[in-house]
Amino acid sequence: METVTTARRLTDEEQKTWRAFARAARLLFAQLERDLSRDAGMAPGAYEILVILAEAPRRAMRMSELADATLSSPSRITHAVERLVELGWVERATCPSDRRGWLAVLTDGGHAALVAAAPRHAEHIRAHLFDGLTDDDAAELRRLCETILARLPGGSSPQGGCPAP
Amino acid sequence: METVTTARRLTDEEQKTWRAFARAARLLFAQLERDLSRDAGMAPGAYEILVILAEAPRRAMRMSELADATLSSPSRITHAVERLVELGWVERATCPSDRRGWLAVLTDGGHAALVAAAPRHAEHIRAHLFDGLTDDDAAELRRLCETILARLPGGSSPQGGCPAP
DNA sequence: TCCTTTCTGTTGAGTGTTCAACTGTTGAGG
DNA sequence: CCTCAACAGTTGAACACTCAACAGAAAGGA
Repeated sequence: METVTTARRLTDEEQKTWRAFARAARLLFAQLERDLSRDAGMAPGAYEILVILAEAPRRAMRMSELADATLSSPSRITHAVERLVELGWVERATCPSDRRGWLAVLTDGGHAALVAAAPRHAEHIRAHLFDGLTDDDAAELRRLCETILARLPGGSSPQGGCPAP
Repeated sequence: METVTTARRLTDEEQKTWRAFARAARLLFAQLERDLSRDAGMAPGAYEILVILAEAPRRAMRMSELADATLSSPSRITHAVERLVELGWVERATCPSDRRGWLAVLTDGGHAALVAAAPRHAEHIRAHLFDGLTDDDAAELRRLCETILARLPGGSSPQGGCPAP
């Protein structure tokens, strides 16, 4: 079992690239979560769910779609939506076409909370990410991230799902 | 309070760039954590701590240094090291120069676990990240991430700390 | 020396996520 | 129809992280 014939360690360059990527992403996420918590009192992950619901057709989405869109497990979505329901930001509705399913629906209050939080959040993303990059840098970053996504399981863009019935 | 005079929403381009970056990073981290859990039975975050200890001078590091290096809170490090101690991968030692401090020391067993896990982990990073990028892409990715890091609080590289006394 | 402030790290409660087991529903095959 | 595998979602316990409160040690005066 110790045949390491094909074991390719990372080169120094790769090592540094990987660590810079991991560190930048984690610091950026942590900073934005702190900002959201401080400015809007939002628990981690809540903002993302609200955004996705706000962009959905009738501000409604099935639990499983929501799980896919937020890259999280069904269980996490169940618990997270439960907390949002308690805040009055989301309601639940039965799914008309499938009695197994449930819809999470953004309430007016939830929409208001999102609208209130969005401008500062955008400012923070600018301040921490885009203000340090030229337009060409940002375009290049997008290209690289989409290249990475293309090879990752589950990396296709959210709307690349089932064809309409 | 609704004076939105300076509120700059993200452009569509920025929106897509940010989402691609966030999605790529989160998918990549999640995938690598799953790989580590499956291949080496390691809890999330354990690998990182072992690597940092292995690279430290006498395989030892103070709790606060470890917290800084792993971008985590003192509390998290206390709990995480406690778990590693229970696994026999880390030992604790008193700090000779400061009686408040504690050292976390990588054991031989911990080093062996790291060495056993490292090749596959490297393969996974290659498979999920570098195999889809050209050398120029990787260099560009590194440059962009280091640019982002430079503007982020705490973004300086780990060894950029206090001058030796 | 004594007092105060700051630093280092721990503790435990509260919160969020994961994992495996579970309920009820659907849809395909016989 | 009936059966049964796959699906959609929930549940609760185990686990991990966060946050505020805390204890001990160091550092800097008065």
